[in-house]
Amino acid sequence: MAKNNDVALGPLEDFIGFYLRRAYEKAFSDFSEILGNDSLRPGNFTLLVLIHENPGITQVEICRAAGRDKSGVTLSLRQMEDDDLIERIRVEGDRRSYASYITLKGRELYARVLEKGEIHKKQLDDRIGADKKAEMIDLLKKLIDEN
Amino acid sequence: MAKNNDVALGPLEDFIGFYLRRAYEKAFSDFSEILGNDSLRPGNFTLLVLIHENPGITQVEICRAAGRDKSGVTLSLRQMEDDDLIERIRVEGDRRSYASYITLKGRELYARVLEKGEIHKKQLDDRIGADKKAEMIDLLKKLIDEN
DNA sequence: TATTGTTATACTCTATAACTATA
DNA sequence: TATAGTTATAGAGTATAACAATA
Repeated sequence: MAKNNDVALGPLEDFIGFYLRRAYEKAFSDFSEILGNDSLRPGNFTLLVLIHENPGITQVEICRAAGRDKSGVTLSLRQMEDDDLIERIRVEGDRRSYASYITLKGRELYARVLEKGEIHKKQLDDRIGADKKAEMIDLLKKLIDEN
Repeated sequence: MAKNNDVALGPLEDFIGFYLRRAYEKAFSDFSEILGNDSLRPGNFTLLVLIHENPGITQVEICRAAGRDKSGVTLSLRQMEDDDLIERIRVEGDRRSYASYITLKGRELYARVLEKGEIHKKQLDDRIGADKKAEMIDLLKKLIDEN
């Protein structure tokens, strides 16, 4: 009862945050390792996907979709722009905004990291059981959703 | 299809790590807010619980149970010792080890933060549905377990 | 006045590696 | 040689707040 390697977890036993932290860190470091030195970190992977999937997306839209603050997104995007993975173009009609597009070099990297992403997905699927995946995501979404 | 606030998520749509990061951050910041300035952060909450539940636990055992490296645990424990929440006593028979115990002041704080922990648990339960909680934890454990 | 994006700054949590002391 | 714990250092990811340009 309430044991883990002979250590009692007490109220931690059903503390979701306790497991969430460890699962996040493990998934994150596993994916980092798979990505290796492919000039992209997990956080920038998310941004690259969003730009690939939504050509012309603005930075505030990226922030909202990625769940990150604009200050950090700005830095990440500039880094990706310096690496020639994306380009940012002023939006006609609202000159405050920048529209982001993936470049040819970005597409090449995207193809590679997407493959690595699929490997990572498969590893996680194997861990939780492919049939449980949809429910897992559904549960995580419920934790995330703003109310 | 693959939409979130009109932004297409593409391969992120079923990328567990993507949701895991956001769920972790939200749970973490929510709990931080509930704890307030009660001289304890979520990470130290975990350590305090482990010491409360396992009087005399050594630091390597804490590391293993909490899933953290000893370098950070050392710093956290010293801080908690400075705050008079715990005390560390050399283990008779193996003078390399320290046994940690919760102090009277630690117990008082523990009672308060445990109550806050229960509030937090209830909030998460409401989000995912109390009946889904066991499965959620089970799934998270599968992501964590070493193989 | 509000919004987009930038910048400077700093915080939190965490790990790596070299170290001491003990075993 | 190996383990328990300490320390210095650094890294990743993130946010807050003040700002300029534009709406």
